[in-house]
Amino acid sequence: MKPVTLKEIAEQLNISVTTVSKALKDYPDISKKTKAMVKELAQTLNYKPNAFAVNLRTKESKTIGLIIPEIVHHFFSSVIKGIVAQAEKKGYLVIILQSNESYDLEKKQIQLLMSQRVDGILISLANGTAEYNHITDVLAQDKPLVMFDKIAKIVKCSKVIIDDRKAAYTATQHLIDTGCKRIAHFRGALLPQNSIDRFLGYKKALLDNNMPYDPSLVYICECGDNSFEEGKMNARQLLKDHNNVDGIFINTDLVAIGAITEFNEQGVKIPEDISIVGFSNWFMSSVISPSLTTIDQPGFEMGKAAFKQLYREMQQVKKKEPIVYKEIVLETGLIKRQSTKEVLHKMKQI
Amino acid sequence: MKPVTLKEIAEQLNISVTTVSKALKDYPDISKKTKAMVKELAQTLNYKPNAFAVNLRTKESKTIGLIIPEIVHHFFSSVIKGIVAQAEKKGYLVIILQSNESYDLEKKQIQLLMSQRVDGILISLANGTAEYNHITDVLAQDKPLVMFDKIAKIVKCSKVIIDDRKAAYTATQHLIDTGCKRIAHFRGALLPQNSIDRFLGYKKALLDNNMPYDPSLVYICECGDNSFEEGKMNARQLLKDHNNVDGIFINTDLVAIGAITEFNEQGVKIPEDISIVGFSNWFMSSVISPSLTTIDQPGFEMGKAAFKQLYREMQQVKKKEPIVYKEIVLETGLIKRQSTKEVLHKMKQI
DNA sequence: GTTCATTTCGAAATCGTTTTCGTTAACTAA
DNA sequence: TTAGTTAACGAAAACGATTTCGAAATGAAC
Repeated sequence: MKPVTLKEIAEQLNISVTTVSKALKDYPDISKKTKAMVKELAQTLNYKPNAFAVNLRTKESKTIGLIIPEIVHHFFSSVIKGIVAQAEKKGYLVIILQSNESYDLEKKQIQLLMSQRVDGILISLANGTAEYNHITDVLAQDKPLVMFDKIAKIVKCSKVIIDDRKAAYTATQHLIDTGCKRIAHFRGALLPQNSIDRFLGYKKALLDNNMPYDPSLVYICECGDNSFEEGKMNARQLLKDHNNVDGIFINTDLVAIGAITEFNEQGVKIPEDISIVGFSNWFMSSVISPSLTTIDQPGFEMGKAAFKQLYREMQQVKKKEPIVYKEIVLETGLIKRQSTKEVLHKMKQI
Repeated sequence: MKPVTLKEIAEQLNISVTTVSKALKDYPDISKKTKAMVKELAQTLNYKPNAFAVNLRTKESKTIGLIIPEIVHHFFSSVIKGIVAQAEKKGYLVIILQSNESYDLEKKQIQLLMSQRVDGILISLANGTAEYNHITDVLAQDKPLVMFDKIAKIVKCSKVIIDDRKAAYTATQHLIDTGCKRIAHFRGALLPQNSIDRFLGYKKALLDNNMPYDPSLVYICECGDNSFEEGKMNARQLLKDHNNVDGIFINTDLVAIGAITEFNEQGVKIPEDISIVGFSNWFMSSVISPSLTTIDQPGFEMGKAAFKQLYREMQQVKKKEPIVYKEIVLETGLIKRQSTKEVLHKMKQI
């Protein structure tokens, strides 16, 4: 009933616990006969080392912590999948915590993971997080920690991100290339780095193309929950405020889908009247009508890369080497669909 | 740098480790003065008990394992969220493993969780699982385990499910109530219990309404991955095979959305020509055009209920009581949207 | 002053492994 | 024979916390 221990194996074989332990781990000072004997009995008794005891001695838990703002989210669940898959390959278990975009919760969860003695932490910051002592505390203890997606540039640690600015630039450029003259931007919440960078990319694309940047065309959402409703609201507001906008670059696909729905309901034609580019390439973006041109954000790959970097750092700690931080930038791509027009080749050539 | 231990606190205070431990846990045989002293120092030193040491003694890990077939899935990620939220309330951590619908992997992961000495296991079975020794082994060791969603009826343990049969019956009945005369069914893979039950509900609804059951109207997919493509394929095939089908009950929303897309492309009008009911109530079902009538499958609640039952069992084990298994059936609802017609009240009254 | 109860603390065992450092016995070389 | 190797095993000390069982000190009761 109760799990088998080394002691029980030792007693049955009339040898010491030490010998059993060494035999199972193929120490050179144990005879082949004894090893065979021990291994066989361990096998038949279905012996599994008690992870606690091992961890207590070795100070390795073979476990990492993962904190994300929101689990029910296509992008984040892809990231989880990437992390879990990669971790399993290396024999690591993943403990998942959800911060619900709350700084307080995030802080508590970090504490929890530390007291659990996880070997490393993977985190995507909550929108509410503007102070980073809870993070730097971890780093100060030489505990590997890597941020992904929602990061804080100011904190010195490894990061896995996409180039939001560049991607946003690409998205906006595409609107320009397809003939849009007056381009709005739904930027979501004010604070998160992604939101800022995407906004900057949008702005830069405008200026590089000698188009005026008009702040009244940038829609910020105090709530900042990147919801379907947010998209509808913003779209409704935009129609009230302006009548000559012909393109929108939207922070997130879900918001974009909200906007599309609103435009559809109000009889605004996409892309004839207004072109739209989203961000993330959620599955449903290909399914909605009209399908949504968007930026592909590789969640699975990000999860993989984040774990790989964390693993590297964990190895460094093991070897008592100094941790070397890396910033990994993943490639994104523009996925052209029906919500934007064809590129005007002639225009570009002229 | 290194985490603080009881011993260090004891040394600084010139008292024994025992006293420190007791003081922190409010044992009655420690004076108030000492308690205050200890607690204060522990606070300033930011002492966190070493989870391994505690677990080794108490034989409780305050950790549960969760095995799911697929993380990137709206329903399952909702379940995860429900579990994680509830577990956190009770001070439990969740280790997530993904079986990728593979029996072999699932088996290994169970072993892994057992050697990690998790206090309990939550599992949704892989499609590939047809043998249950790995599960009954766990149960035999009096380790709490509860199945959810994809369960095996044959295994004696707690289960949290919805009444697939009843829900499918409701869905089919709704098609009938809205005037459909010839109703097809896309059932997905052959094996999973859900698939079977939904099929049976569909069939029973037909027979109860004196409508003929025609096996050629039931589309099985060998691949059984419940994909968008599967929906398109089935829809295409259906149009070839039959010209008088006016309603379809589809196993999963994603497949239904595939079908809708195909019908849209081929100019088949929904719901005028064909009415469709899906299953799951994924977010995108409300967003697609026409929006999809579907069965609401409460993922978050299922996760909550599953953890609650597991918690109950873990408490029973703690108190050395026998584990009492429960089968919890969650309510589902029919969400009426545009993919089905209005109910024909007159028809029903006659 | 003796006995008994109460308060407050600590020594030590324990959980299951790992690892260091001996110890024995057998064997080799001279 | 003796010294020096080598092979094979075990005792014991960790790891950090919990808990049992005493022990000392104090106070109360007579």
